[in-house]
Amino acid sequence: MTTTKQRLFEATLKLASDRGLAELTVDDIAAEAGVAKGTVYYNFGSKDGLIDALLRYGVGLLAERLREHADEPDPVAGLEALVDTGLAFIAEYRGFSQILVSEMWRTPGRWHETLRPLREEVVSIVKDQLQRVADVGRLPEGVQVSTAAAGLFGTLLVVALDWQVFQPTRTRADVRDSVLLLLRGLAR
Amino acid sequence: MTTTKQRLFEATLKLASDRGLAELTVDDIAAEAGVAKGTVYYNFGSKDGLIDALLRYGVGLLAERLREHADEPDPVAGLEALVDTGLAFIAEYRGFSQILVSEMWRTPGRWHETLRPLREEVVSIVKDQLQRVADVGRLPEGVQVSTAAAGLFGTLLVVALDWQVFQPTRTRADVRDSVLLLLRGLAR
Amino acid sequence: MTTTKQRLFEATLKLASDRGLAELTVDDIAAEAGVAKGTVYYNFGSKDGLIDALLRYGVGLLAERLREHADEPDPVAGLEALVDTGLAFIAEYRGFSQILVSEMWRTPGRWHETLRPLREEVVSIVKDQLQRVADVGRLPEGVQVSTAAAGLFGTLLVVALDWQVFQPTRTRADVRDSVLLLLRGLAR
Amino acid sequence: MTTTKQRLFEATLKLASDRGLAELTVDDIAAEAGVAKGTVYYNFGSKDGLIDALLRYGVGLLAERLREHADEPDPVAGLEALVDTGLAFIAEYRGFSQILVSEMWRTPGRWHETLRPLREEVVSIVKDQLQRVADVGRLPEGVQVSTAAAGLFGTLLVVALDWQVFQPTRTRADVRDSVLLLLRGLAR
DNA sequence: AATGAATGAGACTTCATTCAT
DNA sequence: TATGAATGAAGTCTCATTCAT
Repeated sequence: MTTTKQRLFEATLKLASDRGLAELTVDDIAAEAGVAKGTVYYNFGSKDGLIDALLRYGVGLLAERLREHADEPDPVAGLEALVDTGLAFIAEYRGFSQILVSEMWRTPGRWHETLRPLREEVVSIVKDQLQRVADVGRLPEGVQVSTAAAGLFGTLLVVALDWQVFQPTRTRADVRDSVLLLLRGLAR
Repeated sequence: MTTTKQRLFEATLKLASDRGLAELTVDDIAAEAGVAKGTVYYNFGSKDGLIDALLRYGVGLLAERLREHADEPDPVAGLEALVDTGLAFIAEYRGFSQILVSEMWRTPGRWHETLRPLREEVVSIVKDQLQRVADVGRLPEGVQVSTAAAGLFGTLLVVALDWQVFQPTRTRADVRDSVLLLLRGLAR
Repeated sequence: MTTTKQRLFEATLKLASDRGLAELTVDDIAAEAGVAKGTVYYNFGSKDGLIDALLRYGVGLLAERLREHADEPDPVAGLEALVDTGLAFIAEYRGFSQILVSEMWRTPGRWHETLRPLREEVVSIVKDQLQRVADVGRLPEGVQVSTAAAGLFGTLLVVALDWQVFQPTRTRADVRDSVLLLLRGLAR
Repeated sequence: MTTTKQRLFEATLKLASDRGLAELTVDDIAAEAGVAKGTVYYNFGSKDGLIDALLRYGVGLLAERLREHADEPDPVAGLEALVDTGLAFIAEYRGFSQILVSEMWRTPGRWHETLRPLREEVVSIVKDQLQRVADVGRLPEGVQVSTAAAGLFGTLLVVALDWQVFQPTRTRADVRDSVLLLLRGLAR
């Protein structure tokens, strides 16, 4: 990862908090990064190319963090740690998370095809963790692990953003407990 | 509500299923509504004015539907009906729901100040229903009704869109049961 | 002159101080006059029709006032009174005077053909007064009365506006004396 | 001054001879200059930005020419040369001069704040020349140099345009003599 | 590896005018 | 006599992209 690409990512992330991806201009991104406009095209070929790379980079970061709890001995504790880590990531990269929420379910949005496999990657991490919980019999009858994983991912995203935007005085621990309370519906 | 404004809303809603807000052109909206482009500006002043009015209109529609279950004798059944109605609305107005998800947590986005009170309205309907559940002792200790209401609204939105976009073969009843399963964590 | 037409004239005059005729919108004029837009078209047929009528009305007013000094026994005193009256008119109807200055020499401006004969009318009044001065031998050799009349009209307009806009603390008497000082170059 | 800006100025100046500022379109200006429409916006930000810069450019050109006579040994001859140069400039850049006359006394017009200091600059050049005339005792008692300078500038503008528009058969020498005849009222 | 002036398709917006009431 | 919703031609402006340096 060159310094220039890194700076362009950071500039895009910073600006994306306030506007949609479509509203972001290459001019603004370049100015924020302190490089010339042509540099974006030199490094990424197009605006879409930059966004594409950014989405992969950001989701990769998230996946990496979520995977850190894969080897927690207690599956339920692992799930709780995963939720906590997810909340922390979203709070730290709020602009990126807003992008995800904006673009994830937009179809046939410009970046939908990029996001589809990235979503798969993250959902599958959540799914693995849920499967471990199921394996020790802590999931009620009738819960489909894959369905629950998808739902948990979306809920995590949305609850975390709601916390940041509309309930900023709540603590992360408090929000985490709310989600876990929901989860107890699954994990008894 | 004049016929012309109504028609423009419906045209925008229809087109919004396929594209994002930024991708919609006033030309297309006017053509779809069967009026001249100037008519949009006569009625709403600007494209943003149209979107603003549309958000109020659409959320009003959703709120109206959700309120229909307020007098259900059994609070838990009322909550379940509310969830089902919410899913149906989102499936019917997918484009609009995508807009909601895109803009709701964008701050200081262009429509954030419009959406803030609209969100309050919907969340408060959910909250009232949850409160009735709490009043009959069907909510566990430690669940804050207002927090749970906000979370449930976001989750509903996101789970419904995920269903439409990534799991289109699932039935609505199936999705409803998934959400209710989650809810049982709250409503025992 | 009906009340409605009068009100539309006054509204146009008021708004024309700040903007050019081309920048004035029929919407704004109607709103300022407190009538509906269609009323402008009912009364004047078009925007150009309104402006046309306004120009004729305003120049008619000016001509009427300037003519009041035609029978002053002393030609030089009559000329001085004419200058004074002209200054007073321009100060009173500044917006209209700004229109005159803006459009008079714009060619092939939209209202040029309307203004040409109106200018003739005013210049000829000035010319008559100058001719009476010439008849008593108070004009130097070589001064062409018609040329001097045209020049005096323009100068009057411009000096008066300059007074109003850039030197508002000067008194009208002071400005009149300045112009008369110039005139003494002609009228010895 | 880049070549592109220069060409846009010249194109605008050329087109301004035939129409007013409001009638000029960016499309036409770009076409006349042989550049793409976007180039106007790249260089000046907006149509108003172009006009603003053009006013500064044009008045700078006028000021430069008027200053050329500052070192004429004979003050009265210098004043006459200044008048002659002014007439020549206005005849050459008629469209620009029409703009000046249209906007100079419009308050609070869009370009009034731009024109105010530009007018100061030109008036002060005239004033310096008049002062030199006064210093050699060729101005009558009671003539305020600064007032006379402002008046002379306006008169020059208006008489020159009147010549171009309504008396095109007169020669420049003839018009110059008319103005000088007026001036003799001041310069005896 | 980077630049930034230039481009032009395509968007948003204005506004004089019409016409059914 | 007056209204005002609707129109659409014509304008202003944006912005992803290119390319010579």
